[in-house]
This record gives sequence, structure tokens and C-alpha cells, in this order.
Amino acid sequence: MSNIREIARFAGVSTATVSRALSHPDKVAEKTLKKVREAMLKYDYRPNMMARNFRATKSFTILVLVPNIANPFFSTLIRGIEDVAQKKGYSVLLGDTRENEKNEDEYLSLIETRQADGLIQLTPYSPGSKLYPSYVLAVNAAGCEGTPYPTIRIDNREAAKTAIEYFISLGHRRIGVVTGLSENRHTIDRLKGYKQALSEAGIEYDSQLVVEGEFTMSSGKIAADQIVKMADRPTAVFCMNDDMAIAATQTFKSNGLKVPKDISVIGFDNIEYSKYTDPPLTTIEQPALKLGNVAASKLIQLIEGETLTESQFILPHEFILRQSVTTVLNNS
Amino acid sequence: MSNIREIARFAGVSTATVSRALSHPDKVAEKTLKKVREAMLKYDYRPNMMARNFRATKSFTILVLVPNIANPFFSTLIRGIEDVAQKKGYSVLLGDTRENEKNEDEYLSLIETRQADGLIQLTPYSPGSKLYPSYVLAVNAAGCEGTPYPTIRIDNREAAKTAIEYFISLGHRRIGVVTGLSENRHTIDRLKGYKQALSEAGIEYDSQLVVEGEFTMSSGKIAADQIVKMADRPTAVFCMNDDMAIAATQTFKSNGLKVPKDISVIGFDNIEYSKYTDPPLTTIEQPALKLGNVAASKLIQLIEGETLTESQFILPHEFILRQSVTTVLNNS
DNA sequence: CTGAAAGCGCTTACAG
DNA sequence: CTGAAAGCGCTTACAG
Repeated sequence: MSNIREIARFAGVSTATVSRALSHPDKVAEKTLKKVREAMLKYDYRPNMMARNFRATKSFTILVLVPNIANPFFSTLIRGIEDVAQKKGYSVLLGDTRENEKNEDEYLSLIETRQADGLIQLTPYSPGSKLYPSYVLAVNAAGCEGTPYPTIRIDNREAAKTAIEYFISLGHRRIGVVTGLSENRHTIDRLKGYKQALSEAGIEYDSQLVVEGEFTMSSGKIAADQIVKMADRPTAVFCMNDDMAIAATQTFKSNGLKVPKDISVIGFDNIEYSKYTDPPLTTIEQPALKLGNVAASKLIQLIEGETLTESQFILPHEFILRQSVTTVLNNS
Repeated sequence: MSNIREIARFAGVSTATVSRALSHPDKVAEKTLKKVREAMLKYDYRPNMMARNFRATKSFTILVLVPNIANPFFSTLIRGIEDVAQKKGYSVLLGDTRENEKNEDEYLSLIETRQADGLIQLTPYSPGSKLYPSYVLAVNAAGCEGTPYPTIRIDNREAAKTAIEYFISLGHRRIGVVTGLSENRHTIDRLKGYKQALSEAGIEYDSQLVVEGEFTMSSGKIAADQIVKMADRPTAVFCMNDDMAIAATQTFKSNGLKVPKDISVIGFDNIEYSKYTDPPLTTIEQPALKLGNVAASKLIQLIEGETLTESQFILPHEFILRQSVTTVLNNS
């Protein structure tokens, strides 16, 4: 717990020299450097980063706001953020908002009070619902079309469209969808893709087939229960994330339906669990780690004063074909 | 981006008074308070917490080190930590070590350099493998027997024993176990429970039935593949976490075994996914949220100078009976 | 109740 | 290459 003054005294130099020995060793004479280093070793000196950062008016910390850290898509993404942040000397402050505005505001104050240099927002707001003061740098790692700040994301509309087109190619005409909350931008973008695929195939959009979930497993279960009871049940269901798809699949099965024979399912995210469901889940892969990597590196660029050449970074998604989908039975 | 001096100037008072208006409003005259508050509003003043914390030589930040944030048990636990931390005015710095020592050392330096006031370590080291300098306060939220610092945990040995005893009560005699890495303290404690249950039932311990995993799904799959090929295959398998149990179950099934008819499975943790496997997984619940709550509140107590009355906080676990276990077939 | 002053542990422009 | 000095934005013991 020694400070720079003690080291200076012991090494017989000024505090300025000790500071230089640490930050610009090339500007210090070899002999002096040696003395200083010995003193640091002897007194087990560690620079006080709170002082350093305060002096530099920079916290070297980024704030990550996540709606639900228990969802592996988000936690993997966070891992991607951390990898880059750590490499570049930044720490990650975590804020699990649980989609609660009060929580979120409290976390955001960390930025206003200079405890974080920038923000990576993982909740996709509808544009304008939350505008950040201009001195906050924000990157929306799992963003969506129309966000007011730089965004890293996949093409959600296109990805959803691909899923629906695959159903259609196998003969499905009644295709259900389990969405997130209707105001969620992911929901909006993915729903666009759903509608577009239907329309291009000449299938009429039927709002009865759209069931609102909340991207949680329990909501997936509730949605599936609802679908099971439908008079004219869909033969295929697109769930807007894997958590809901996993819960829905199990719910269908426990209601006596066979997946995919009676009802096909496609998820979204490709979390690791989707590989181990029965049947293994066909899904859309979001490159979670990569999204996090890019988000962190772009945010750090902004923090360090560079300007971004683009404001939308669209990473490729991938259609992951497994066994939860089959051709529609010709029983209609 | 104004500072306390500007506010003082505008309000016509000293910086000391502005500071007091913020931290000890009761010590400031009503009229003065009003002037100061107006100035703060007008200039959109936010105190610089880096300066405040630096001054107080306290970061109001706790560091959480987690081996694998993609595992929902850990991410839920972190949520529990955050809830309490936020309430008490602390921020959570996240360090995903991936069980890599170099990563971990880098994160630990955040404490030595005063960027965090304390540490919650979620990786259960074998005692002595990592000793922290005495000025670091540490709580091992998912700890184990024999850790050298205060620990919040369940009784891992007893929990594992319960699982095995349940198998035995249904007639199982050849009981396999998929462990974590053998040096992991959780592995050690849970293995003790396994052996104890066998021994009390007069069943001989057979090391052939112990397969080492790494608490990951992929390792669970590998372990299951190995079990499937065993000449004298166990009729029941205890997996030391749900991730491995989920992967093992699916691997057994894709190898043509029926779960639980051909092979029974019990997991550990009770992550949400375990409810939606087919069959739903019988498991041991760890109170993840609660573990996090208690860890955070104990650590903050330590940081704030209180002494802990105990050094081991053992929270209750629960046996969760679902459908992945059945009586042994009388085919032997 | 209020202000002048010192100080938290660093860094850096300046002068030598 | 090195040191004296000023300053980052706060807080608090002290005096009034």
C-alpha cells in the first residue's frame, strides 16, 4: 500500500521520475530506472489506478447493459466483449437491467458520473425510446434497424425470412410464430422477415398465428400451450429465440405432439443447448462472440477518439439445419 | 461536464458548500441549498465519481471472477450478486477467466491497483492454489470445503450423496458418475458424497464408473459416449452439473438408449433448461440467486469494516424430482 | 452555517 | 535526463 512518494524517497529521486519510470521508461536513465524498480519491488508498489484514471479523466471501463444475463446468447456475447476489452486494457462493468427502466437509469448514471467511458447496450430499444446524452458513446451489440447510434448486429429480417422460406420449401402453409414483446426491435425486424417470406410465397398473413412471448422459456411454454389448443393449428412454428423454441418443443411433446412430425420448430440464436434438445433444434446462428468482439473494439475506437467509418456493422448469420423440421404431412 | 467550482461560482458560494449540499445537505442552510441546487440544475451538474472515489480511496466496485459465464448457474448467481450490489451502491466488474490463470492474474491486479474493493471468486480452487494478499477481501460464492477465505456454498457432499441414495433406493447398484476436472473442489466434495452413499449401502466403489468431464456440455457428450461403450454399463449416471447431464441425456438417446428406462440420469444445479429436457431432468437445486445475494452482502460487510460472525455460509440445496430416473430393470 | 486551505496519488509542461 | 510545481475534482478538519 505504498505510494509514489515513498518510492521516490527510497530511490532518492522525485515523484516525477518514479511516474516516468512507470509510464515512459524510455525517458529515464538506465541507472535511475534500476534504482526505482528496486524500490518498487522492495515496497511491493502498485500504482493506484483510481488516482491515475482520475488524473486522466478516464475510467478505462465500459458499461454493458444486458436485459437477461441468464440467456446464453447474451452471456456469450459478453464474453466476446470482455476478450477484446481485456486485451485493450478496459474493464467491463456489468448491468443486468431485467428490462426494468429504473435499474437501467441507475446504471446509466455510471456514465454520467464518469465511472464508465462508454456503453454497450444489449437491449434493442425502439428508436427514440431512450436517447443518450451526446457525451455517451454507445454501441448496440445486438441492435436492429433504425437505432440512433452505431450498431453491431445481424440482418434480423433476412434471417427470419430464411427460416420461414425453409418451412415453405417443405410445404408448410400454416406457419406460427412466437415473438418477443411486440415493441422490441428484434421482434419488429424478425416479424418483417416473417411477413415478407409469406407474402413472396403468396400466403396470406394471419395474425391468429402470431403469439407474443417475452424471449423467456416460461413465455415459450405459455405460447406453445396456446398453439396446441388452436382449432386450426399451425404445422410449423418459428420461435424468435432458442429459449422459447426449447420450451415450446418440450411443451408440444408433453402435449402428445411429435416434433417435427406433427409440428416443426425453428429457433433463433443457436445457443449451445439447442444442439442437445430432442430433436436437435434447427435454428439461426447469431455469431455471439463475434458480435461482442466487434462491439467492444468499435466502442473502444470511439472512446479513443477515432471516428467510425460506418455506423451499422452487419455480421453474417447462418442457418443451422438440424432435426426439428420436416415436410408437412399431406393430411390436409 | 461542469465541475464543482463552476457550480460554486454560479451559486455564489464556496466549493466546500457545494460539496456539503451534495453529501450533507442537513449541514447547509435552506436558502443556500436552494441556490446551489438551482445552479446544479442549470449546469446539468453530475459529480465526478472518479474524483469522489479517489478522494475516499474506495472504488465502490466489486470484482466477480467466473470460470464460465455462459453457464446459467453462474450467470444467475451473478444476477444475485448484482441485485445486492446495486442496492448498496456498488458496481460489479466482471472477469470471465475461462479457468485460465493468466486471465485471472490480470483481473486480480484490478484489486491490487485499487480498482475494486473486493473479490467474489466463483471458481472453486483447491485450497492453497491461490492465496490472495491480505488486503483483498474474498468470498467464494460457489465454494467448497476447506477454502481459506469466507465461503458461501451448499453442502456439496451431502447433495451428491442424496442423489446417489435416490438411485440406490430404486435398486440401482452400478452407478456411474460424470465429474468435473479431478482437481476442482466441487468435484472432490461431490465425489466424497458419491463414495459415502455407496459405502453406506455396501456397494463397492468401482473407479471404472467414474468418468472425468469438465463441467461443459461437450465434455458431457464425450463422457456419455464413453459410458455407452462400457462392457458392463451402469444403469444410472450422476452428472456433476446440468450442462453435462443435458448433453449426456441427449447422447444416450441418440445412441438408442432410452432415458430413464435404459439409463437413469441425475444432474446438479437445476438450471432452467433442465426443466425442458426430454425427459425433464431430476437434479439438485443450488439456490444460485441466493448464493449471489449472500456473497455480495457478506463481501460488502467485509469491505465496510464489519467482521463476519461465521466464515462458512451453507445454504440449503433441494432435491428436484422429475422424470429422468426410474427403477432398475430386473434384467440382470 | 460557511469559507480558505490542505490533501488524496498521480502526471506533465516547463525549466534547467 | 531530472526536479519543482501545478493541477485533476472532490472532501473535510479547522477556524470563524
